Amino acid sequence: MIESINFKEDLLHWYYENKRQMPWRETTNPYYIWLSEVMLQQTQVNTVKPYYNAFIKAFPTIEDLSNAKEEEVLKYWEGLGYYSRVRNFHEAVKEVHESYNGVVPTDPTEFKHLKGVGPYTNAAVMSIVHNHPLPAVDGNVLRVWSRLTSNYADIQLQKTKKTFEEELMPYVQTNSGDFNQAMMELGATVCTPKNPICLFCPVQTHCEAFHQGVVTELPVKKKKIKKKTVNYVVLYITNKNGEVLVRKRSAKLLHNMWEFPMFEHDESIHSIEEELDAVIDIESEPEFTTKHVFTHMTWNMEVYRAYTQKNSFKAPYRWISKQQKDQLSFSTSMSKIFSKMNR
DNA sequence: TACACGTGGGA
DNA sequence: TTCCCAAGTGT
Repeated sequence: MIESINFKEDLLHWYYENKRQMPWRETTNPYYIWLSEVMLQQTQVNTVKPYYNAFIKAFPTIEDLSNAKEEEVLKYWEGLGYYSRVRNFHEAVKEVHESYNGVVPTDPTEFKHLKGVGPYTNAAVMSIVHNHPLPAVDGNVLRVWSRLTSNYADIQLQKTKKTFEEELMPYVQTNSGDFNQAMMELGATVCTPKNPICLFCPVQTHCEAFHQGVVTELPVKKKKIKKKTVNYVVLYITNKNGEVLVRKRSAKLLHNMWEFPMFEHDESIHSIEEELDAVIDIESEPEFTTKHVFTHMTWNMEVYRAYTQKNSFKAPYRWISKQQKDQLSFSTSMSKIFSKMNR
């Protein structure tokens, strides 16, 4: 078993000597720490940095964000993915503004009730800001702890996470913020999924998996996701003014993001014109084909140039000039299509 | 409990 | 190319 005192001391000593610079580590503002934790969900540090800097510049205070419109806020998340994060964060911050006098709750039980704040974000923010004794168990910690304790339980099971949280409780009674971040930092830089650098690991002597020579067998993950594939026709429709037809999505996927009109591949021209309520001239051959891969599905897209005489479209459709494209939020797949069509 | 929910990087 | 995975949460 791990010798508790030495393990934590060794880990923290390494952390203080090696911790990477990140913009959110230069502040104690709970709103900024919270924002960083939301942005970091399923997203790597280097990806987050520029988004974080732009976001706090645009919305420096809870009041600024509370007064902003969703459309504007979404623009600062464009390309970052998992867009429900920013909608939930916006809603939660407005709740703090209205119901908590603009002060982020210091009680974990209250903070956890806010939209988008789950067990991880609650523990991370509350430990970093107030050293509340809560273990922040993310993907890094699940991997690191399964190796340190040589635990072959499936880390995707809720039961396993609960067990880990209980086992970690003794280590978060003091300095929980630093301990939680040190565990994650270790997972991100040393105890990596592939080719972990055990040679330079600060807690190698405490690692059960290392002693047993089974580091590469851990962690155990049983489930694998199967992906759906959907084929689409994407129409890049222009008018005589050189404007492009776009529409705002209402689906849950990429909710409220803008896109070029797209239809499932087996849909007829007739039903497409019916949906658009317009006569559309579509080029006979696609301009190009492209693939967009999500975590849970793949879009195969045939992109066609098309033209129409119709002037005005009703919501969710609208014409935009090429300059106006920068004012609306598009998913990455749509931005790539826009670039290719304007080269 | 299982699945939906984005995107980019590394091997 | 293909697969995995990254500071998870909502339903």
